[in-house]
Amino acid sequence: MKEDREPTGFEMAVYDVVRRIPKGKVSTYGAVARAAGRGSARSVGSALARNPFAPEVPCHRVVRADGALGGFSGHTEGPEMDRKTRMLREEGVEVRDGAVDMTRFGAGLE
DNA sequence: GTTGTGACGGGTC
DNA sequence: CGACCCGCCACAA
Repeated sequence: MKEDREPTGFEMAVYDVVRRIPKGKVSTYGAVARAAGRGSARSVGSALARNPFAPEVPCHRVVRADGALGGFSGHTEGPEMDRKTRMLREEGVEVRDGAVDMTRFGAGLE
């Protein structure tokens, strides 16, 4: 188990970017990292894995560059992932075999 | 300061 | 198209 801790400046920057992802669209870890102005896809993933602002921060709208969902609530597989998929569909995002069509649902964070 | 880890990404084979 | 490898950057010990 990872010990709880206060969010760092970098993590807050990531949450701020993710928070403004429009409903019905998704973004990628790499795009968020660029939008935050620093860090990388790995860093963003680590930050969201500790996301203490759910559901205020829609971490479920952040997926991998290849369209795969990535993870949710600290899990990369299991029932938590099903929940993430359902949430996306709820917002109008088409999820096909655990992946999203980035060419149609990719947010304009690029 | 060094080492290991991770919800990643892109390139090569 | 899958397996493999390397680079990436922030964080904890």
